[in-house]
Amino acid sequence: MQSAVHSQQPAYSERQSAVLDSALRLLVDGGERALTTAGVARAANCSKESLYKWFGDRDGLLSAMIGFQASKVRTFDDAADMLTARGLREHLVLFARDLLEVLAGEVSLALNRLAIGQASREGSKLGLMLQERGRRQIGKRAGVLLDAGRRAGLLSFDDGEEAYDALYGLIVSDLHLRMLLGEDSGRMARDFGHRAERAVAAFLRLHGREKGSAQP
Amino acid sequence: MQSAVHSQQPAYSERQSAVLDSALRLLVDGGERALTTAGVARAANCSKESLYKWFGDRDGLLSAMIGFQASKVRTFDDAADMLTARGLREHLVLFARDLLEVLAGEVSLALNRLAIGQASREGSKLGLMLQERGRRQIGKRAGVLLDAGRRAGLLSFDDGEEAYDALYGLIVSDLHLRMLLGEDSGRMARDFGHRAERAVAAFLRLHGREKGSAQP
DNA sequence: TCCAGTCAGTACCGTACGGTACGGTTCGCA
DNA sequence: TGCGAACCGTACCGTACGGTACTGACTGGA
Repeated sequence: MQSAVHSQQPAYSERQSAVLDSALRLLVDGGERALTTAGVARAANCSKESLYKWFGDRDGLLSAMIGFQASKVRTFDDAADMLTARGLREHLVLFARDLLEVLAGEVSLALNRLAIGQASREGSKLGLMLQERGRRQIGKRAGVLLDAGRRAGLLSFDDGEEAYDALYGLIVSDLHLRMLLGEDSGRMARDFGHRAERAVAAFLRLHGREKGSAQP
Repeated sequence: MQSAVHSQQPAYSERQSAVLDSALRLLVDGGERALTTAGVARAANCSKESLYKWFGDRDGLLSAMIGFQASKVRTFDDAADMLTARGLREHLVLFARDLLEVLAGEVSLALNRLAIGQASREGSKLGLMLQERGRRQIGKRAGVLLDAGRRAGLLSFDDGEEAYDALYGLIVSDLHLRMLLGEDSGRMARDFGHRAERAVAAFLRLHGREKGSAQP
């Protein structure tokens, strides 16, 4: 538990990244029970002693895995130079699909399960970390999108946070939790396109100012 | 794993219910790691042998805990004899507050964490069970409410499932996940009233037919 | 009064995991 | 060539847990 939470730069060497990759693979395949120090060492062809030298602790390894994965799925801030209602709608749908696909990713699901399992334990920090790296990051992307839409006179809302909350809820609903509980994520992934369109249409009926923006 | 999933009746004796209560308390206080067979036996003043006789297995104990808790929080089907827009709105707000408070309950959170932790393991069944007993039950209550609203000409939607999905998303958004990740549920519980009102207002703007129903 | 069933309490066993220590090997560098 | 650092592989230790077996106490019925 010596790793700083505010470590902004990855600071992981090539070898350590490979180890973290192996660890993530192991976690995805077998859940937390399969993520033993001996198992990670064996899968990554390294020694347990090196694991403890690099990450200090098992919790340090878990934190490193979250930080590592978050640094890999960096959300790109897509262009905010659109002005038409159609452009905004398309960007929102794209955001919705990206969000759903990120949440349905097997690594994301495994890490969320891991953090939730550790949440009861005191000093979890993993949950906060996952939220800071995950939700806050992707929420920032949505924030600039919504703000740009409002500046362009296409959206109307008072509190950006509340508007994003509604957008997120319409897109995801309880789907994330159902996937975390074990429902087949691949089966419902085929519906993501339709779901994204539907959620964005509803959101625009709530906060859109353009009259024709609600109907496709 | 011999307990039938479709066990409709509780079928737990007084003594066993007390044991399950102790186990739930233990789970809430210390998380899954505290839920050892020896710990349950000690907390409930019973022997481990009795535990294995009654529940067969540790998984059997977990399943019994979920079933037991679900049987305790039976959702009441509130009256569907309202016709006015105001009545529907009030019932929806009541439903939203109940939903939020159930989800924020410490026992609910602990059981969800438990089921999610077991979800990676094959043959979890706990996640499916939790969903069947939880979401499906409370979803039924919302279903009759929405159908009654539509029959009264107050709501307009094609697919009841989609409408409920939107309602659920607007109410909960990612709040459930954040609580599962360890965010202080007590602190955000003070906002449930406001949140319920806001979500229902948005839902009525989406699916309400009465012109004045959107604004409080 | 005896008997059978139930249950609490406890001791026990096998296993698995986190963490540490040690020998042997490779690699960079002077 | 010699040296030291990093590291792999493995053996080891203490602990904790799931599950089983055994003993003694209590209870209700014949």
